[in-house]
Amino acid sequence: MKTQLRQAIMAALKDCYADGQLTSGEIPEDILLEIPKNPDHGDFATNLAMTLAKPERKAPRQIAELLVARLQENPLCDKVEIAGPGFINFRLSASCWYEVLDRVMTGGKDYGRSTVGKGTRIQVEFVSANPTGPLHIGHGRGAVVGDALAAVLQAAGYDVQREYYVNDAGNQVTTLGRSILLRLRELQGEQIDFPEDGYQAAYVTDVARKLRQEVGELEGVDEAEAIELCARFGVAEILTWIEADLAEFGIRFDNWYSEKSLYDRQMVDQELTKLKAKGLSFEQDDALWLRTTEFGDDKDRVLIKSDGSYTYFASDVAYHMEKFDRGFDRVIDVWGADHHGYIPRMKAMLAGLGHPPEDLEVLLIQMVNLLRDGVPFTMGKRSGNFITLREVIDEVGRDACRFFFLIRRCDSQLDFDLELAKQQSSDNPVYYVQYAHARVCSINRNAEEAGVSLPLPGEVDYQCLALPEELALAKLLARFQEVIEGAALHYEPHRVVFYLQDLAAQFHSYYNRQRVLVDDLNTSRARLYLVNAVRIVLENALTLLGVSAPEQM
RNA sequence: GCGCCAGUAGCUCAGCUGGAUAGAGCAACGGACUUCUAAUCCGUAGGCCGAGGGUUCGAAUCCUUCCUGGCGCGCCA
Repeated sequence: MKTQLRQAIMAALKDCYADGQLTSGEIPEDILLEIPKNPDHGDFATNLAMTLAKPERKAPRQIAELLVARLQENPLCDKVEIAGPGFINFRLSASCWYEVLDRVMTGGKDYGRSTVGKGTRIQVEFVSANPTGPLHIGHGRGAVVGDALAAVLQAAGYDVQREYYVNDAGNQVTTLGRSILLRLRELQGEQIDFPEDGYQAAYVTDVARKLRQEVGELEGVDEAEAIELCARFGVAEILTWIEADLAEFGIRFDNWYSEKSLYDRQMVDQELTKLKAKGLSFEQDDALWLRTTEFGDDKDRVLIKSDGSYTYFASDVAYHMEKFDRGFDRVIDVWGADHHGYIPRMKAMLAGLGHPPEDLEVLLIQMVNLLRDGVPFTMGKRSGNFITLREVIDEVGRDACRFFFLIRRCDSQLDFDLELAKQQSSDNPVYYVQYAHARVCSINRNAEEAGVSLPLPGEVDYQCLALPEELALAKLLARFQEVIEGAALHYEPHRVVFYLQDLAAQFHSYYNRQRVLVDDLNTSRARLYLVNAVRIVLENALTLLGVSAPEQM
């Protein structure tokens, strides 16, 4: 719809140049077409005449008049007017909007999909929580945002892979192994003085118990070897929990990528060698440093510590280079906002190794403040006082939980009150949207009973859909694809949420004002067609967000 | 001290690439169920868009200084 109009405007502009009415020859790359807030200003408005005023040295309204004279004839347009300082307002003919309904009905589940992504290969890496404990609520937001973003990108025509980076190398894994081993000995009756810096939480004992059953007592095994064994067992076990929790949340990854495998394949050393060859690394104080300051970082960063072990950053260098080697055109990392200080060194590393830093996009997810009855509580994995994601899903429900995490722009903080989320279940916005869907389904059941059949595209008597609110609904449905594209281009899945709430609101309003099934059969069928188009878009949007579209509530 | 994010109605937040009279939900107040599901709808009220300066036809949006809150600033991950 918008692109058709844009083409028409472009043609009119070129005609003006061809006739010598306009002389600058200025062709804008993109003609801004926006939907005015005030419906009196028509369906679309452009500021083209104003932007041309300067190069043309003519008054905006004068330019607008030339364009309008040519556009008025266009069958697409019902009315074209000049307004205010030089806006051109377009009112499209009603038939344009009715065609939208046909597109929705014939498109079905595919309606709203777009090809703007042009098959660009893009990887979304998210969650990537350390496999040293179950997922907690803080991971939930990143999980949902990453998943919805990936879905939105797919719908917009990108070739998307969802990946989880498993940090199965490094200190935290050794700590896990030691913690499990100590709990194991405890189970065997030993008196253990459990260290402060171990993982305190009860699940460690659960893992130890399972290990004892499946592997045995580890008597006579060398200490270091025992820790390693416990660590491997623990990581594998905890990963199954994580995977199950994510599955419960409706999230599936295409790939689980092991950090340890980078070391096993010498990938880290290879990348470090490349950096050295480029003269980007140097030795100082017995450590190996990357000269990230050369690419805008505050200070240089350590790759290999003076004790010979690698930093997390070192494996991240290898990991991210390998992502591009795998053929991704663009890579998105979804991180907690507390890691933002890490971005400059990552971009610096990419620049150093010859990649445009823009190919890596880091999406920062702001903190979730977890409350219960308005009282915040702090979480620490080590203190053992944390609420798992699983508990929250069980308590609040998957749909409400996902919707809640998506309802805000991800760069603003989110207060999540468990009691409130439960209590609110009756006026939680997710139910509002789902209810709209269920209502259409209910109408469908009644229609079937009354023998009113859903028209096929082309059989609809559009004369029966002349009410302003009916036209308004069609216009809103027409915007869906654009919403998806915007959400994908800007990495903002919350846009889909706001659109859904809009659509549900307009539907509920219509439902209360007008009966769908009335005495006149043609009207009933036409309205049935309209509300089912709404239903399809509601379902498609909910599906993108991973929220169910119930037929009954 | 430096950096990142935020500051919009009483509360929680939208506001697309700078556009015309800044929006929604909750809370408050007043209405609508013999009618396809009232988990809904309709109406009223509510604003120095944190503050100052700048850019231009036009700023909540861009630049700059300052204020407030959160988070970072390790040879931790």
